[in-house]
Amino acid sequence: MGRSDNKHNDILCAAIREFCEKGMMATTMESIACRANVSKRTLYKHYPCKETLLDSVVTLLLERIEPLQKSHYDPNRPLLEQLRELGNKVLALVCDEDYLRLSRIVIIESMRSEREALRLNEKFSDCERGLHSWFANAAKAGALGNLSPMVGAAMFYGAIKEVAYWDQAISWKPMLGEKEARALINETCECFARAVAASQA
Amino acid sequence: MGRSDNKHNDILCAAIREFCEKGMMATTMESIACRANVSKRTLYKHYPCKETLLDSVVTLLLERIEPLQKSHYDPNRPLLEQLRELGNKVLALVCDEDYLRLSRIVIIESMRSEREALRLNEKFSDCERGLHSWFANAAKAGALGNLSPMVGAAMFYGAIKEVAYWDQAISWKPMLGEKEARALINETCECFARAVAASQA
DNA sequence: GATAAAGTATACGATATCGTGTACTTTATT
DNA sequence: AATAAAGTACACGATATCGTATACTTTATC
Repeated sequence: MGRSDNKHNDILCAAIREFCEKGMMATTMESIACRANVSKRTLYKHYPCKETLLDSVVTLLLERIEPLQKSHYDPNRPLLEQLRELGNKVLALVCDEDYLRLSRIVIIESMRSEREALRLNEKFSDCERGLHSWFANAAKAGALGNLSPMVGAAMFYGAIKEVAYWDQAISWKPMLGEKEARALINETCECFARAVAASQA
Repeated sequence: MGRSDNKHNDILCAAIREFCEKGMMATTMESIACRANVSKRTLYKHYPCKETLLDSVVTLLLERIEPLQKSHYDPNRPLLEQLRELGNKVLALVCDEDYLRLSRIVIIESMRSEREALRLNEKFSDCERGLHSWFANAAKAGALGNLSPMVGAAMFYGAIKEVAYWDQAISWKPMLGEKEARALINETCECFARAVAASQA
């Protein structure tokens, strides 16, 4: 690993920290360079502008979260058990400090401009794609009764995110405690399973 | 209505449009003044800074949305009927162009800084308070079975917002069509009602 | 230890925006 | 028509940030 690679890495780390702490627009190229112990000129040699740097940061942080994406519906396991697993996965994703910080940046940029939304959200929504496919497959296997996978997923994710994510991301409430989190997942899963069972009867 | 009041009104209208079109930070005092056909000096006489102006804009726009806040649980009417009504109310709120634009601004500012979140979100979350109280009262009356009002509200709102709001606010998807909207409300309400009924049996 | 690649320090020019100061003009009121 | 309040035009000074140019220094490699 040459000197250049080292600097490059330092820059990325500094950029992550700066972006997460101050958000995209409040972060200056100068402050990133400073934090990375790198001259501004070097920074600009590695990244021609802030946008490019943000893209790299988003990509990098998404990799950390990637393991959470995979979820496969298994017709041979009880629904409630799988729901619990899924719920815990969503919760883990959404309660991850990295995810919270990163998603704030992405959401702000996406809401600010449609162009940015297209560029960033594409990568970002991959996070949820795996989780959505579980519902699609469960529905295909007839495990959701007459409930459509779209509404099913919306109710399930929506509930968890409403309590465990948006309140933190927007209102800066403290992260859900262990006990509250468990209660949320339990109740959501049970309620959901009951609704499905009732629609199948 | 004196000349001053007229100008004041022009400023507010211009500020609403500018903020909604460009968001808080991309909007300059100059552009607001220009759009209001007012000199910058006059603008500063009415509002000492951008933040103050934003507060007024938020307050003003919230008043338009206020009617949507009131929802009262009625123990003598069927649950499903009330749920439908509630769902349509949420949908109407969330599909309102003013609400979409305003909420974008508020959310961006809230996510950007905890201080702003405290200042703005307080006013803003009133929107949902009335809707939340419905669930609290329904639960108190025993109409939700063993489902907690918090999780109930989260599932119900969460589902609708997930599909009818966040996709628009973040990913700039088109507003839900008449037909899709009706399907969403129907399915959500029925699913919810089934879950409640099953838990009461 | 010479050479080239990479990095640094520093100072630019170009913008953009903020909020204010000043002297002049319009409007309403008596 | 005189007076005062409100508004205007315009030009500041103060910052802040961008991205680049230039001349010097460090580091790796032969």
